[in-house]
Amino acid sequence: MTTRAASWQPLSPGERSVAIEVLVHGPLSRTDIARRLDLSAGSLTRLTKPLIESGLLVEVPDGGGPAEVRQGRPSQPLDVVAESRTFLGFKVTEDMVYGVVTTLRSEIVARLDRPLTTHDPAEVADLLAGMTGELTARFPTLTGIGIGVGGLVRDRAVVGESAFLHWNDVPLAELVEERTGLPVVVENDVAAFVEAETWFGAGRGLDRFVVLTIGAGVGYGLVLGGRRVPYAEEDRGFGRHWILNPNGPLTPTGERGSAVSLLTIPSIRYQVQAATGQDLSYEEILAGAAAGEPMSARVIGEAARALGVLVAQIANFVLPQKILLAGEGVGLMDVAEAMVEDTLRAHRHPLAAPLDVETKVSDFHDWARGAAVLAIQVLVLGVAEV
Amino acid sequence: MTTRAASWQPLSPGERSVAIEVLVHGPLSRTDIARRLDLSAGSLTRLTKPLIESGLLVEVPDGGGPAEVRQGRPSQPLDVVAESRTFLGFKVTEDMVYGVVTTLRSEIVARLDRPLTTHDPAEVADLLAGMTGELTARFPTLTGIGIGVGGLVRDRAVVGESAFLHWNDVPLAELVEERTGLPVVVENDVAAFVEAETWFGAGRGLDRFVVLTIGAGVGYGLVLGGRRVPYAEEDRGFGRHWILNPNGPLTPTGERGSAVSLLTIPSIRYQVQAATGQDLSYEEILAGAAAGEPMSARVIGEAARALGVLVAQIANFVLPQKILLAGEGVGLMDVAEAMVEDTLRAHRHPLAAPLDVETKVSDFHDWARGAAVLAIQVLVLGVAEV
DNA sequence: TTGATTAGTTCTAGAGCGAAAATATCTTGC
DNA sequence: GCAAGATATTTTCGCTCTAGAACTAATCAA
Repeated sequence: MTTRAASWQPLSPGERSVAIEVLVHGPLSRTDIARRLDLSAGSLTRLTKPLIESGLLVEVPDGGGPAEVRQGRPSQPLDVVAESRTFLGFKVTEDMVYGVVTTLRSEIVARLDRPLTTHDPAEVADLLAGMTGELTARFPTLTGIGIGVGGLVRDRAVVGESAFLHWNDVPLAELVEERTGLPVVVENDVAAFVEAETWFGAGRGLDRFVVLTIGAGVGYGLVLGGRRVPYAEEDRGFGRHWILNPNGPLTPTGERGSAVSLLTIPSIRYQVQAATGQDLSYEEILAGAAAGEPMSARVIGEAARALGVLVAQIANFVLPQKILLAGEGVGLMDVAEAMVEDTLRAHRHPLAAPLDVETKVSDFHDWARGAAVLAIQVLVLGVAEV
Repeated sequence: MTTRAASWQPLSPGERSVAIEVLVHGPLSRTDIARRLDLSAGSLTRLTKPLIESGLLVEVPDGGGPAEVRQGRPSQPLDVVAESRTFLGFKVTEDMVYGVVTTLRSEIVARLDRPLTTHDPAEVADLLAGMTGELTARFPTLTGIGIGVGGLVRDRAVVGESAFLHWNDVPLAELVEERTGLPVVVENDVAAFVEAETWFGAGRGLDRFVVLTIGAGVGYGLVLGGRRVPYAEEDRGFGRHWILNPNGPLTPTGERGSAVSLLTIPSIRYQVQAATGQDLSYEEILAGAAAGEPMSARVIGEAARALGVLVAQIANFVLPQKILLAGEGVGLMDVAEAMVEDTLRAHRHPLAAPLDVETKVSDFHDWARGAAVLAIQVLVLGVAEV
């Protein structure tokens, strides 16, 4: 563990759960919190007092809205001072570093991107420290840094293996801490994104929740009991062996008819190019499919059916309360949502609970935001590693 | 809740977890329990004392085995007196009632079966009470009854819907309690089987565990965080919409190429009969496949590949530590295990954690045992409904 | 203004825990 | 046989967290 001590004094388990509840579920009165956490009113007074004294929580005037008129003493909502601290999240790709500054509640307040021209660990750390420096000037409340990297990350500090950076056991957290003096948390990018959605996004408050990302590759995140489940093949080409249609297309990466071959942006572009000779962008292909261009429509239709099968399989086995489809490749849903849903319905039991599927087109800044959330979890609240 | 008060005095949460730990994981010393439950040695003295006084636990002489010679004061294993109480489990099918008597540790000590000639609720309850009467004579320590029924069960007491019995909202627990004077727990048969395997069988001590049963139908049980996840389509034809091979066979029940069409015993027999005209038993078909009889080999081969696909999908999404294949239809594995495993391997990432698949041919008495385990959970330990 | 209603605080007793010291019972080495 | 060391369990103590009751606070309704 390279990351340094928490920025706030260590919280007791009770205090931590109260802090998380307020952070994640917005302003809440003590009574609300007591009900949610199944605690007595007296305990809430006790637990909130130190949190208010430390400045993490404040009493806020009743949320402006059309205050529903009720009898009795009005409740006194508590909230985190979202702007009191800011966090920096980085997403490192092969040729770019994307950075965001977020509040305590993970709202993005600034963005900063830089090309990445070298993969030398020290120089990458230099670049990240430089970007941090620029932002410190504008955001003096910067409290911690989260870094998301595609690849295997150990102890939230060391990049054990990253194919595109050609790194092995690079202590990235340490390198950046040395240069910035700020505590740093490093995590696999998909894992960070999933954590962010679990805490602040689509998976808020859910017990069983699945994140499926489609973009350059396929990413999968499983949240059970409110906690992400780590797995061995994480970010090492998940979905490559994942046959959705045995008669599907053969592409340079992924087995025939696999999720990678059918759904990822490179594979879709490859299929269209192989058939038509034209090197079209993903957006052009989607537009073509929408306009009825036969080849694009065929490829996109096949992808939509595959996605329906995939979501159905997840729904049938994991029984999640919600599935989030994210990434750059879910633009598919705008064009072919009906086809996805038809396929999904055909592959599920009619009596099965209706499935909540949320689609969210996300870009690299959303991935960077995920990394910032990791920093919030670890540095502010002292949430331990899974 | 119709089931009556616990047979032992109510246990505190701490006591309950100790009792379950010993019940499930055999004789354990106080130190072992402390380590497993992450408690101090002092707490163990405190928690075990009332359990020993109440007679639920006893100190046992060190397990006869080749006592490993170690320094220090020898540990004093604690165990439940498995034989101190017995439980009755029933599995009700369309034309038979299967009964077993088990110890506190769910070891079967007696069996009793009776044909079921009527589906009238009162007469079924009469039959169950009669069987109970016969067994009470031989087992005076009978403490509670568990009943497993295919169908939807509410509140562990009422059969909300059972297609084969043509029941709707039958308060079965109450009917049998009236006639026997013993506390009764009713549960869906698959759910009960899954609970039994989670506590005393293949899923012992696991966090993520899946049970797949193959027989007249397909059953699925998901255990997360050591608890079974209930789901809406439970026992209403799970697997019927579950397409494993789009080019697979069409059978009277189940969509084309579904788990039901490919894997269940009736569908396999149907396929062989449709192709050859011969009405062979499942065992004859398996023997034929093993002997190289082409038609049987083709059907069984297709089933084996489908099973491999199914297990792979579960493994890829649920990330379980173990999958149990059970039911009368897993004889398949004796003949075609290699084919199942080849298919499984082809559908998983090479870096994925190796999957623990256990096969257990089970009969109706195993289902009845599951119901008895429900009675143990609810009546002895006061384990609440999910 | 009074009473009803809901929110939050204070106080207290008790449950449950870990830490440390004490005790028990063994093996090992002499 | 005996002391030293190892391990298991019990005892004791103080601490933390909790619920519950009694109380105070702030609002609405009549």
